[in-house]
Amino acid sequence: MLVNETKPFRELCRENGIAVTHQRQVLYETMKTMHGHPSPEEVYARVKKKVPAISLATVYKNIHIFVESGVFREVSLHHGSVRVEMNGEPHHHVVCSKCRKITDIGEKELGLGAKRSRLPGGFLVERYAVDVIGVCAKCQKSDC
Amino acid sequence: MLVNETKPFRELCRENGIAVTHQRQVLYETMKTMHGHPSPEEVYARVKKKVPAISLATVYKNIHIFVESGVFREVSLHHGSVRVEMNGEPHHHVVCSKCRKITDIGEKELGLGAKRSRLPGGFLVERYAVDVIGVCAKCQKSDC
DNA sequence: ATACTAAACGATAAAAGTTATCGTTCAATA
DNA sequence: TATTGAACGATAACTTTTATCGTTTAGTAT
Repeated sequence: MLVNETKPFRELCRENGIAVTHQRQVLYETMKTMHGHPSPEEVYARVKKKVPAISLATVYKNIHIFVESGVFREVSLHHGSVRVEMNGEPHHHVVCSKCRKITDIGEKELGLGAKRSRLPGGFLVERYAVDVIGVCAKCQKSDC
Repeated sequence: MLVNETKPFRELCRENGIAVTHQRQVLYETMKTMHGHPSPEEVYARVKKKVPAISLATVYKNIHIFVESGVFREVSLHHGSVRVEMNGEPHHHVVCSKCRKITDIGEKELGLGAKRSRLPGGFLVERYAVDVIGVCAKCQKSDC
């Protein structure tokens, strides 16, 4: 679940058992005004205008807390490091949101619907890459 | 060494205008035996068994060359750094394989087919995250 | 309101991943 | 076989992220 726009910040914090600090609140409100997929550095630069003494570490720590709390979502659950695909067959990925394990699922096995070859704006489609995100059997058991 | 074994790789190199070096060939053949989504470090560890003097830099450089040549594919075209999603609406991503720009596309606008709530193996699906990969209008023009 | 404690903070060192530099070696070609 | 640009190895540098640690602050219990 993503941000409930109407929910006050204090409530969000109480629900997630985190303290309402000045830095955290300004960070949250700053992030809500941003668009796209900003990096921690970009968020840091923006929030520094309002709280000049804030530390980059605080930005990182709070972004993680927000993501863990479900206040914000990560753009991608894939590895941060460069990874190469060894499976030559057309396939997609199954990603566990708990343990972050990524496994392959065949294009056919996934059975996705119709695809487009063009998108509005003149984007020429080469392929679709689907992540099926959820909880793997192991993590359902171990409640990790 | 046998001529037959080296022939396909030699062809691959000639097609892409790169030299057939011992390191490159062993790297390629090692990678072809691997599964999943190995990191450069993992590839390095494996190839070192056959060419102990190989450098990690060589592994990185050649992985890039292989990816550029289309010999191998990157698992994800997303940012290497942590990114947070500012769009609260259900949406997917349109990714240009040339300039790597990532833009949002609404769930509805993408119009994807039926989704599953369970996968074989007991995986519990939360959501689908789709990357529509291709070439953006700008890169089609500028031939970048 | 005050004191106490755990959480959060800022500064910064360290770690992890990747890229750049540079002198040496080697593959392609002529 | 000689030449030359590409590729190599070693390693420094850089980027991104995490860990450490002393200080400050929010939540709460008095």
